[in-house]
Amino acid sequence: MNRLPDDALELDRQVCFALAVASRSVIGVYRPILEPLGLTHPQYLVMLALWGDVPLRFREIADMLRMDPATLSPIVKRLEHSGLIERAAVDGDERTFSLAPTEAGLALRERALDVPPAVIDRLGIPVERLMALRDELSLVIDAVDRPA
Amino acid sequence: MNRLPDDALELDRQVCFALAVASRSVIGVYRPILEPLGLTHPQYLVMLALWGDVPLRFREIADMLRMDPATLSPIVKRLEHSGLIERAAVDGDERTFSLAPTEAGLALRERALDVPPAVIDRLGIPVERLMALRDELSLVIDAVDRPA
DNA sequence: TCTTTTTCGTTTGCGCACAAACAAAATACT
DNA sequence: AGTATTTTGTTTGTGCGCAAACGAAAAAGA
Repeated sequence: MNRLPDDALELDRQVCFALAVASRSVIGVYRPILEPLGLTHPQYLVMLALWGDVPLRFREIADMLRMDPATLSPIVKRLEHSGLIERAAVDGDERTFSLAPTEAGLALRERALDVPPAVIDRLGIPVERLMALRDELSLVIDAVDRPA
Repeated sequence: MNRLPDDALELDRQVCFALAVASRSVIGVYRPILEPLGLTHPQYLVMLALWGDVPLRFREIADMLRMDPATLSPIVKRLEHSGLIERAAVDGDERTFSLAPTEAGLALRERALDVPPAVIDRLGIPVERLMALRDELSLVIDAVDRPA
């Protein structure tokens, strides 16, 4: 089996490495497609969340995207500064706030509709295969979430 | 099918998102395991490369790891500063150099042999499933590599 | 040979990821 | 009520990822 040290190191190199490279590669596919929209990939994910459900609290977005608050905070600020989203007070809690797209943010959604087809076309991978990949990745994510 | 804009955006959110989250999650699994070795994940990948094959030129490592030279350059410097690797001149080309583990770098390999089992144990995913995932990810990487 | 182009690694700048330390507000406890 | 604890978002520091501009050396072309 794969108990031999050398083989283990080799497999390790392949798996963790493939995951990291695939992630960077696919994000790299998005980059030129998102660039005209003025969005980075993480910013795109935040907008996707807010295009689907509004309003969302800061904490809710962080949880949905599995993003550290310390990471999300500056991203939200940039999106605000870009005029794509704006924050609103949440009654009864001065600590948090909710977020929603602005007029411009909603308008951007129309242009964003072209993004997924462009990415899928660029990848040239059948949709059902992408869904299988998503399921496979979900297993990994769940495995990590499972308490040690 | 998946031609409807809303569904496309939804699938997009799921796939690109799952890939990014899975990558970060798995690297997060490595973090506490690599921390005692004084390595980050990218640094670990460089060491893996040099534990398998020496000497390697800077450019060769960058190609193997699909890493931008601008990204690899500071990583190499940190590994040098940690005393784990050292550079040697390549005869006939003053621009580049080769890299190889130092004594300490080779010694670290022994401790690194425990890393893959620890990761696999933490994930709790069968090895054959990991290999399947690796193959699936390779397809994605190849798809991106395929010229548009 | 001399010039032009290509290849190399580095540096700078910007954004993201994450740990750690913080400050302020809400909640729980006594 | 008054204190302690928890929750929430921000800030700071370090490292990675990538584009762009750079300087130097090698290779190609004239």
